[in-house]
Amino acid sequence: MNEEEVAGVRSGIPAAGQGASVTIYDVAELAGVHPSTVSRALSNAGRVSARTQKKIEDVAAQLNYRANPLARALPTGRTSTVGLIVSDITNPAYFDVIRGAEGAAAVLGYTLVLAESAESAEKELLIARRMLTTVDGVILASPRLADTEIQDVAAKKPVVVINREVAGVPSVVANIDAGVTDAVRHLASMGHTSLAYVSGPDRSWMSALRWDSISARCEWSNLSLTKIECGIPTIEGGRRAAPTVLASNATAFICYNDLMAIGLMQELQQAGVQVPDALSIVGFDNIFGSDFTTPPLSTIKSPLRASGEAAINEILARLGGTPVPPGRSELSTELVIRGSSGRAPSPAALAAG
Amino acid sequence: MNEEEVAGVRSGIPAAGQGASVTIYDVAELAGVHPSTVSRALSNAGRVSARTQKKIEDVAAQLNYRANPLARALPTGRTSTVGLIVSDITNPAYFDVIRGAEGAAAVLGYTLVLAESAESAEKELLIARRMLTTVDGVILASPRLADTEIQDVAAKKPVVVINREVAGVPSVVANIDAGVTDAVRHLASMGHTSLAYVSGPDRSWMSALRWDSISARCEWSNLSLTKIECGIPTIEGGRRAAPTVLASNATAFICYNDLMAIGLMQELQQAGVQVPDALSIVGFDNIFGSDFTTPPLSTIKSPLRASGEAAINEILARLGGTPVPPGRSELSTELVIRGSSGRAPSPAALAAG
DNA sequence: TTGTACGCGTTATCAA
DNA sequence: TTGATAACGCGTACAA
Repeated sequence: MNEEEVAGVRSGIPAAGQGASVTIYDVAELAGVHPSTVSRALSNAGRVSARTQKKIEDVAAQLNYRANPLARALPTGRTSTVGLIVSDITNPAYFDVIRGAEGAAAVLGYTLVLAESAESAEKELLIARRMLTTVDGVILASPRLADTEIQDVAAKKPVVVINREVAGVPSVVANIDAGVTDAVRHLASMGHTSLAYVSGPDRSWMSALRWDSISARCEWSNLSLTKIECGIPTIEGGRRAAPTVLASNATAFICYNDLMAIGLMQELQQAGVQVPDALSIVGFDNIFGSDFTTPPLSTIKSPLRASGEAAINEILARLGGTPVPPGRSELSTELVIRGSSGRAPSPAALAAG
Repeated sequence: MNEEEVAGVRSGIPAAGQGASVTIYDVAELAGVHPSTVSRALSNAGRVSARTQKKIEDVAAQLNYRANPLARALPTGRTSTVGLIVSDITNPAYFDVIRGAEGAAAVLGYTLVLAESAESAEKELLIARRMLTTVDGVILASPRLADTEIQDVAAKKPVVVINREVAGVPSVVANIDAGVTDAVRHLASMGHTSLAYVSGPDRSWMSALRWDSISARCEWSNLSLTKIECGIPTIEGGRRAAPTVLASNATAFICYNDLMAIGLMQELQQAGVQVPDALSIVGFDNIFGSDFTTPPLSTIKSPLRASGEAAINEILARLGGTPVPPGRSELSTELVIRGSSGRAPSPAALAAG
């Protein structure tokens, strides 16, 4: 009765038709040469006559020979693979990084191995170590690891960190100041004199950097700036920051990231606060969907995708083979003014300045 | 002068301190046994005395021994790795699938290898073949491949397809009808009598399925239904569909996915059309940000993340070792009513029904 | 219970 | 230029 069903299911069994794949031995036999000659012919290094070269290539094509990456990796140690470890795969900002990395890797014939550390430094180290034997290099996106741990990992295989700076380890971090300068100037020009930064995770290198940059800029522009500790870089985190935001006397807020900005805006609006009439909100990153909100979010756009690409190119350049892309595009941030930022509420504030 | 700098840079060179990793030979020597005994002791199978077992484990721990996955993979063919191929990494819907897969894989000690086929069937086949030697199984998310090609791949290693049905190949596809039924009922209850489906890519199996489901439901409910061919499953595609949507005489539109729904809504609003007053829009998937729009998007929620998890579990189950999760949760869709769907514009429509 | 020997598919180092 | 041979690190029959 249900024989067919069973048959249908059975066709999915694992070891079905593994079909011993063709090896250099098969090619060698059919070409009438020694396997090692086949290896040489099919590898780049060519200490082999043009004639046998051709012969071997023909036979290989005919047999549809594909080198076994695993077997090749064992003696050489090279796997044509790079690992990408993100601290929180839940954050849309990383999506673009992943995209960029996957794309750039694919172009150069590399494959991406993806893993998440779930914000745990311990887990991150474990994963990194485990990967080390399997990949040619690893990219750490906003790692939670200590500098020494990262240097430790970098001592064994090429490592590139994104959004972090570690002595002796190549890193990809966009120029924050460009976007921040424009953002602060924008806010100032709208009459805001008192700003606040809604911070990200305490241990986040990037959150500290953003604070420093904003801080420097405000000092320069003679604006008052306070920090609102939040620590949770999510929509929920943004919502939780709302009371503190309302209690503060700042009129413009720059959030550690768009997620927080969106959450904050949602909570504020739900409480009847008008954005940007009552207060202005600026996010960071320009993630997917940040222009869907009402009002659309003003944000300091980060070159997320380009960062992923740059990290891959950096890694691959260190791997030797591929030439370093010359115009290593200066990664920079850029202010995107949308609807969540506007004029400061009370003209009195101007006078106070 | 810049010696330090040079030193700093040099610390990033590839082969630096590769430090021949410890092997079973090292452990064997220190433990005073034969390497093969170490292998047996450290593998699960234990034909070894409790005493030497302990001894070996101690030495292994002391030496911080880690089995080389590559070397292990060569004889066994198992890599503790599964590949995930998505057709378009640009689509946020896949993010959740990736998340789910990565998470479920990590829990069971597997690592995810990610690749994108860029909507190209040819590329997809190439990638799948290439992966085949490197991974234990592969997940195809909304593949563009022909059935026979998929079956071909599935003949060599376990394959699970998401959002597609292929004879003999296990697949993960949520129950569309549940959500569609509710959506159509919802729309009908709001007085809509003439619906339209804004379709996805022509060759998309899922777009066809959604059309069929909606079609069946409308027939059952005695509602008129037309299809608006669009083909581009992106925000831009949705925008392009706007003129056709306006030209149609339907009052409610179900889009192939949220991206299209959002684009359509944007374009419509830009043209001064009120949503949902003039017409209702329902999306599909409930992607991140679909609730950020104004009005927030009504949508038929797909269990994206759960699909990724289910696919991994399915694959791993076929790999033997891990037990099949018993309560293989019935993946289902669910209507999420938000603001983009409302009453039909003209009461006359009700009378006409 | 433990040791021996060989194979996995490829690269790399020698000789020839 | 080509062929023989030894790794690479581990699993696994088979023998002891």
